[in-house]
Order: sequence, then C-alpha cells, then structure tokens
Amino acid sequence: MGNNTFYITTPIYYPSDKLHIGHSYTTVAADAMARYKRLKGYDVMFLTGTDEHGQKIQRKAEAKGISPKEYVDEIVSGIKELWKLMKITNDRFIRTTDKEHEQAVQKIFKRLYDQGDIYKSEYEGWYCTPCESFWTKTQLVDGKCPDCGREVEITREESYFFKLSKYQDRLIKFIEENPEFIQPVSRQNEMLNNFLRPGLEDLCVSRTTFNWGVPVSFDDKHVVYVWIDALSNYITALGFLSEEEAAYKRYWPADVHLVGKEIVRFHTIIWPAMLMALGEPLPKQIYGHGWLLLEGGKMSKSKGNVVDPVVLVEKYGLDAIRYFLLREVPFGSDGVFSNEALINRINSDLANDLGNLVSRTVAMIDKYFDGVMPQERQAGDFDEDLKKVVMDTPLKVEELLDKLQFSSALTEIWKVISRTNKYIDETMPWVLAKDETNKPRLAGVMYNLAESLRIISILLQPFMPETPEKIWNQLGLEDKKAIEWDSAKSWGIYAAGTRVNKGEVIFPRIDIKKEMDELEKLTVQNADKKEQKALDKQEKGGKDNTDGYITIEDFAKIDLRVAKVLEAEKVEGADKLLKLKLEMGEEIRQVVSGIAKHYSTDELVGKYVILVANLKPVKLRGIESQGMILAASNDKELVLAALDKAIESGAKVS
RNA sequence: CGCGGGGUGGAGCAGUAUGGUAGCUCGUCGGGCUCAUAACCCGAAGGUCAGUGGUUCAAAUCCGCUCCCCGCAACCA
Repeated sequence: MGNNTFYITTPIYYPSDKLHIGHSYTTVAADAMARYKRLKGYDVMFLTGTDEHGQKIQRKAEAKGISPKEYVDEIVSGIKELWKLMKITNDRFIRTTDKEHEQAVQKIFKRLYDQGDIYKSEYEGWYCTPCESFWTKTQLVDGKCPDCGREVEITREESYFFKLSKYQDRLIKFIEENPEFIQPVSRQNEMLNNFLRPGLEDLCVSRTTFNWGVPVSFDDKHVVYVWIDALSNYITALGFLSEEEAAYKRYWPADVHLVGKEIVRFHTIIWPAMLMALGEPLPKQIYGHGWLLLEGGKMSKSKGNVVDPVVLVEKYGLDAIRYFLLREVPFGSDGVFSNEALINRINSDLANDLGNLVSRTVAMIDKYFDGVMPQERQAGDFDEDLKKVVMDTPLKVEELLDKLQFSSALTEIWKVISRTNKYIDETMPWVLAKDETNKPRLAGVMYNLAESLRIISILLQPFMPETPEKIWNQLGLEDKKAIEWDSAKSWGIYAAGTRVNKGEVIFPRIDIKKEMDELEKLTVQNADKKEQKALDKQEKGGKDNTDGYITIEDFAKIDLRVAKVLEAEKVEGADKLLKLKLEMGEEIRQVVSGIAKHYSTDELVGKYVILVANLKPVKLRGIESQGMILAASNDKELVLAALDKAIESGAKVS
C-alpha cells in the first residue's frame, strides 16, 4: 500500500521436471530487480514458487508409483536448492499445495460462485480420444481434431464456468487506458488482436477427470482448474482471505509480474478478470520477457539440448552466469544461449575488462605506494572526462533498471569500465612512476582509478551477488558508507590512507578451445543435435556439397529393414509417443515413435513396418529408442510406410 | 489474405514513432604500451542496410508489392 513498497513475482514453476536455464533466466531477472529496489531503500516483497497441481503431475507420479505430493516434494526441494545456489533472494516461496493457499483458493472460488461470476453448467466439448483433449466447436478444423485431424465425439461434462466474457469490455478499456500494463507493447497488441477483440468465451474452471488439485469446497467431484489455482498464488502468498492479511494490504497490487511470453495471455486476461470479479486492484504491470533459445531452436528435452544451470554455475561461477543471462539478451526479446557465447562474454567482459582492471589498479597502488592510497594528490589531464563518464552512469543505470532493461544497464556500466581502462593508457602511470617528482600526480591517477572502481562495484550489486564484495576487499573498502547505493552518485568517497589487498583473480580467463571440447563431451546429446543440424542443412538446401542429390553410396549408409510390431504401448505422460517392440529377423528392437496420435496400440500390433536399423540409439523420455520407423506425413495425417506384400521381418529394404 | 517477431560488414545486435555523414560488441589485420589475467589502448579492412517499385532535394528509416527465416505451450528420431 505504501509507496515505498515493491512487489515483484516470477511465475510459479511447474515441477514436473528439473528446471533449466530458461527458468533461471526469469528468476535471476526478478532477483536483480528485487536487489536493486532493496538497495534503493524499498520495502521489497519478492515471490517465487511452484505450481504443483494438474493431471500431468498426477500421471508422472503414478508412473513412478508414488503419490503426487511425494513426487513434487522431491522436485521442489531441488528447485529450492537451485535458487539457493544462484543466490536468489526471494522473500517468500509459495507452493500451491500449501494449506493456506488451497484454503484461499477455495474461498476465492466460493466467493465468485456465490456472487454469480462462476456458474455451473455443462461443458459440451468435442473429445479426441487419441489426443485425450477437449476442443471447443470453434477450435475444430473441418469438424475434426485440430491436432491430429481425426474424428472427435461430443462429450458432455458437468462443469463450473467463470464469466470471462463479462469482463471483456472492461479489460479492453483497461489495457487501452494503461499502456504500461502489458510490456513490451508488442505483446499488448497480440493480446488485443488475437484474443480480446475477437471476443472471449467463458472459461471452464473445474475438472472432474482427475483429482490432483484443489477440490471445489462445495462440490468435491470437481477440482479447481489449474490456472485459477496458479494465478491466485500472487495474492494468497500475501495472505489474501486468510486470517492474516497484513502483507496483502501492504504489498498488493504487485508492481510487476515477470512472466515468459508464452503465459502472457493468462496473466493479462484471466488474471485481471478474476481480480475484477473479486473487486481487487489489478497489478501494475505484466512483463512478458522473451525466451532463451538454444542454437538450433527452442529448449526442449526432446532435442536433448536442455542446459542445466547447476552445471554452469559450478563450472564458471554464479556471477558469470548471472551476468551472461542479464547481459546477452535485451529483456523482452528472444536470445540465443550457446556455450561459445557464454565463454566469450566471460573472457572479454569479465576477465579482460573488469577483472583485469581491478587487478592492474590494485597492483599499481601496491607497487607504487606500498598499497596505501596517499593523501597528497594532484589532478591532471583526462581526469575531468573520466569523472564525467563515471558520474553520469548511476542515473542512467537507475533509469534503465526501472524499465527492466538489464542488458542496457550493464552496457552503461561497461562503458565506464572501458573508459577507466583507457584512462590508464592516457595517463601512463608507469611513466610517472619513473620520476619521484611525479608522485602526487601518480597518486591522483591511482585515486581516480580506485574511485571509479568503487562506483562500478556498487552499481554491479543488483546483477552480481559475489563480485562487488571481492572488489571491495581488494580495494580495502570497509566503510559501509562508501559502498551504499547512493554513494555511487558522489565522487571522492574513497578515503586516503586506505590499504588495498592484492587478491586472487576475480574472473580467470577460460581457454575456449579446451573448454569447448570438454563441453562437447559433457553433453553428448548436444553432439547429437549438431549432427542432426548438419543433416537438416543438407536436406534443406543441399547447398553444401551437392545440388540436392545423394549418391548411391550415400544411400547405402542407411540400413532399412522390414520389422514386425510385436508390442505397442503408450509412453506415460507423453501424448505423442508410443513404445514399440519390433521383431527384426532374430533380433528384437525397442523403438520409441511419435505416432500415438495417429495409430492406436491395438492396430499396430502385427503390422509390418520399415525400420531404419542403423540409426544411432537415443533416449526419448528416458526410454531407449533403437531406430526409427518410416512414415509419410503432412500437416494433418501421418501414415506408416508399408510393404506391398508380406515378406519376413529382417529383410533388407533398398 | 490468422497473429506476431525478424532479414543491416565474417558472427551477434543497435539504428526505423521526429527521413539528412551506417553505429556497437566479438572476430581479422596493423600499430602502441608493459601497470595488468598473452591483458589494455590506438588505427585499418570489411556493408547494393533481403529484393523490387514509388514518395522526396534526400530513404536502412515513409508507402506498395515480392521473397526468405522464426515463434504462436511442451517431449515429434
């Protein structure tokens, strides 16, 4: 409530698997913001957590033979460890399985029901059995499943609905009147054009097909739809509708919900509508940031290109990773993560520019003045220009951070670092040191270096939790007042008589060649991906060598065989995958194939298919796949390649 | 004509609401310096700003058309 509070949230993550670098990205950004606001003196509430309900988790747990709660407990503890490792300073961690949260969600649901914003009706949907999904009439394509193009059947199910449509006009008006609400603006247009203006339909907000969720308090056949459950976390975490609402009164409305672009829709339509219905104020801003892509596309486990943040932090250090995440990509746009880009950043920005600047500064003070900053100093050329650049920076950084422009803020800080390095060349301290009469000028130069570094280190605090302190140690800064945020705006705080301490190198350089080789080995899957990429390239253009043709020798590399399907079963939790047991002559092969939407297990057994027998085995969904079966497909259909007449399994195809 | 993002020196990007010398980082080449982590500083080479037509004294920037890439929720070998 007070104007000196700042409430920032990350999405609550879905603990169906370990988190990857993309999750770290969002959370590190939120953390940088929270740290910054605290440094500025705000009373900050920084919330993150986990969204633990839903059918998928229930299924995963079943597959493992444990309860959903046991399943998520394990993953959640891993997530908490990750945030600890990354020095995330969240003030609260909410789990949607928390008692208080569940109770509050039930109250919210009940309240909306009592006042008529939620009503009971029948869900009339078209159900596609192979896909196990419901579709509305408008979603169907030619009356068929938009995913697989198969027949769907009408199903009726008793359900609760939220009157989303009722809030449509108010939402449009609100968004139009509050251009800051959805950031960046491109997302705002997307929401208005794609969803709001075409018209909203009431939202089905309960499920009866599974029970791992918050039960509807007055109708326990139903559990609350996960998004209603999940979105509520932002207020239930503050005690909304609990006995202790002080935090809610203090911090709500949120200053910013940080979310990935894929969930902007839920946060800018469903969530505000819910709040409107509850009569509560709306958050001030939803910021939809971009994705961290990997070379070759979106991060996904199927591509085997998931980057584990724990490995990176252990290898390169936390600050290096945080720096990379915040610096490499302008917040809001998509960016690419690659090991090479990471190492380049570490070497050039952190080791060469910043680390080396600290090192040479401290070394010179140590060498020329026995490590103690002299009292007697003389000003000279280049001083004013350096000071100007340094002193202009804190305000620029603040302005940019207020707009969540982390990358640009860091760029500004690095301009100072660069200017300071240049100052050393301009003043040439080693020349001054040759003549005793130049000592006061030399001292002046050293002072300006130390003072610039003091200010740089202060400005780095939101981004890096470890480095500023290391710099202070080396500069001998012990006075708290000399490292306060606002002291970065004053020149001349570094005290004469301060003793520097030559310390360890802050950011060691990385031998990129050696490192890349090691990383390749570390992520075998990565190597596979690269092969795949090269293959794709050839397939697409064939520009590399031939003109789209392959030779008979090329073709001979592929060992195609006839195989008979002995068994087929669905892969748990993957709606497109089937695990097949194939007979290939004497040999039995296990193959995982993405055809579940097009073939049922029953119809496959006994079929003869064509198998790529010498495809390098890979693990899909943790299951080894020893080959691949051929199929023809277009947008809608997928048909297995078959043989004209029967022939024994194991026969070679060419 | 679904919606959105994008195509700028070898790589990655800025610049495009207010048209007027094409900028940054990395890489390459040459030079300087030696305090420092083979680092730092200076300089150079390298661009038909996807293509095309138009508006204008002037277009990367405005308008029309064309081409290409990437997303639009999840395990696709």
